[in-house]
Amino acid sequence: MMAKQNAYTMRDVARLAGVSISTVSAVVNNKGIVGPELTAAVQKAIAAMNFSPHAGARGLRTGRTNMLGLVVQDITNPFFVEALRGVEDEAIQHDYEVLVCNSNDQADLELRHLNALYTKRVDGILLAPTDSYSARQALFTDRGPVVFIDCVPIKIDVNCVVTDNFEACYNGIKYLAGLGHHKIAVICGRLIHSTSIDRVEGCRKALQEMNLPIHEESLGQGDSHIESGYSIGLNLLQSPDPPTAIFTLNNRMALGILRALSELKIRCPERVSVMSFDDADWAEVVRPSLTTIAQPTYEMGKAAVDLLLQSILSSKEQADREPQQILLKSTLRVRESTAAVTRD
Amino acid sequence: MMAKQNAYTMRDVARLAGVSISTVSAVVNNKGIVGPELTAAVQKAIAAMNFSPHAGARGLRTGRTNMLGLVVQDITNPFFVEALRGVEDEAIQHDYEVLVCNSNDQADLELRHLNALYTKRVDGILLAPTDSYSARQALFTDRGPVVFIDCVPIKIDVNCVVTDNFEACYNGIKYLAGLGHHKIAVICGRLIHSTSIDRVEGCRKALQEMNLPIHEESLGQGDSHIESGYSIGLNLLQSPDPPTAIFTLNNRMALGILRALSELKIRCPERVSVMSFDDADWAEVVRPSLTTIAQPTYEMGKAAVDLLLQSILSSKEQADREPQQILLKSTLRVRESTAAVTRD
DNA sequence: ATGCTCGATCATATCGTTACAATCCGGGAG
DNA sequence: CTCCCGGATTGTAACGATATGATCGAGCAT
Repeated sequence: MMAKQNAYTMRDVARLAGVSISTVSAVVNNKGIVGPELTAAVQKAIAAMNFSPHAGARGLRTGRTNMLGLVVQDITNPFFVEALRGVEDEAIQHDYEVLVCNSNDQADLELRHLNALYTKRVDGILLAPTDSYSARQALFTDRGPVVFIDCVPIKIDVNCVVTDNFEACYNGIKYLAGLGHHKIAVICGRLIHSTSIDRVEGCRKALQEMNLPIHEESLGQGDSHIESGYSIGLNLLQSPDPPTAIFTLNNRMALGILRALSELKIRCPERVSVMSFDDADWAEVVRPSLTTIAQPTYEMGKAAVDLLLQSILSSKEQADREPQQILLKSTLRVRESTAAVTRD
Repeated sequence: MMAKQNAYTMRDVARLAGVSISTVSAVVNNKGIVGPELTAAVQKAIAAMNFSPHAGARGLRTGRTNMLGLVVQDITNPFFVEALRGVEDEAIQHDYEVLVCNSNDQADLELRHLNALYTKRVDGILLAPTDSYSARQALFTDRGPVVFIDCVPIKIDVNCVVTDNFEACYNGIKYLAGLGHHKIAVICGRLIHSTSIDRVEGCRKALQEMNLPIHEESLGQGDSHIESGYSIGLNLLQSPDPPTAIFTLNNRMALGILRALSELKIRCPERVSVMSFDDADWAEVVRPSLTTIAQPTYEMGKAAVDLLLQSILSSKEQADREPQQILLKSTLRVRESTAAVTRD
């Protein structure tokens, strides 16, 4: 029906409004230097043609894209979705948009995403790294500001926003021990992330201080999905000397534990207490409702964007400043799944 | 320390490799017309400078960006996350990238996202519309191909990929009725989405055929979040003549129902059966595990991308083809939360 | 009148890439 | 020897926006 219709450009708008391209540009960018009648004429023309500026061309000229990249380990994890919401809300408030990339726990995909983001010339990147190598890559090749979120590449000073995982777990274990639990199993994901490492360290410290043993064998087994929580739970609960409390360092593994418990008809919290890291909307709905350590996830996303924007601004003036680390506090949400140990 | 360092361009690469810019371009784009030794020289230079082409400039010249936009109603709904995964996987396979936008159930935000995507000149848009108005806007202003996903603007023929909501619910009700339930309550979200409307119609048809009444008062109340399921559940279960089966048309509202049940100490499925639309990872872990109607969500994302790409290609040749509707089948997953009605 | 200032408007170079036409060169046919 | 062909390489004009300096008047002091 209609011929190949290319989008209108400023040239077209200028022609229709009877002004120069520069004037159109000034109006579009609210420079405030164009007289009222010309402004009106231009706006009318813009509306009539449904004109919208070509972001690529603009970015080419200005060197900025007003886009941020967000790379997360696993978008099916509600934790990252909540962080994403914080990121988007804060970004949109500063007139930035967010390119969301899911690396799906695969290092090669993560690297691919990072390269793609660079090619798009995003103004900055928020990275929850799956892989320490691509994280370093992202940092050291001078491709613009990066802020790490949730998880930090080991032994490098970087801009980051994380929760105090060590303290959170330290307090968590103290809480369980305070309920009288002496046999506490800690289940965590792969020990390649700073997140897991810090959490385990927090547990270890607390256990040591109270002279309690740590179930070493169940430590590095999980992969943060339901199934691994389930199978580890089965093993643990059917062992000759089962723990009286289980602390999973991730919320979905806790679901697996609950499933294992109900399958083995072991009552919770009467025989075994369960506590998990990360809150989720189902945590207080599930029976028994789940005691969790909740991170301020949404705020984490917001804070990360603030830090990144700050970093973008300052990187134009002074190339390198001290990397800034923002440490957020978590809170213990006690619900039904944890209780004092019963002597029998 | 170091001065403001601008990224390298093809010009720089060409200079270092001792060739022309055109040659660099040909190598970068694998045109296969450059001799082996020059190709090697260029690649070496590219690697040395860590060169990456400027996507904005490329898009400006070629008129394509290799980006797709995905706009979803609510990213905290696992349903959309699963669709997103399908979209990303399929897109990446065709060398496209995906710009994810969350409209957070807000029409104005959705419109803003659509405009932003257009300004970015994405090659096509996947839209799970919150608002029928911006959906029309997206369609009629000739801003490139759009494929609707999950939910369709009412009374317009469009490219879309949806599940057969009518049939799914029709079968769902027949299943419940087959278990002996005569008092079935249907809880659904706001009746502004084609999704909800079709589902309710399916329920209505089945109920009519079996001469069963439909609880009109609980129909249009929900908002698809846990809380609304919870409060509607409380009302329903404490009413003088409570239903023996509850069918929620969304998975998170089902969580709310379960919570209401356990709070009122009403046993499920002994006294009340619960069934929900949409599967989720927690559905089979929760006790009682939840009977659901599962949509092929991941495949939906994939199919939508395929349709969109096809639409992008053909839109260059023939401006308008018949809009294509892809209808997917859902499957009933029977679990513990539904059982035959008990006579007492 | 003349020159000056200042605000509004305009003309044009430029950003980094690709498309296309032009060029170059070696080798085979006449 | 000349001509021509075709593959490899190059030069240059776009793409659509913004930044910058030029231009143009009107108003005002001299």
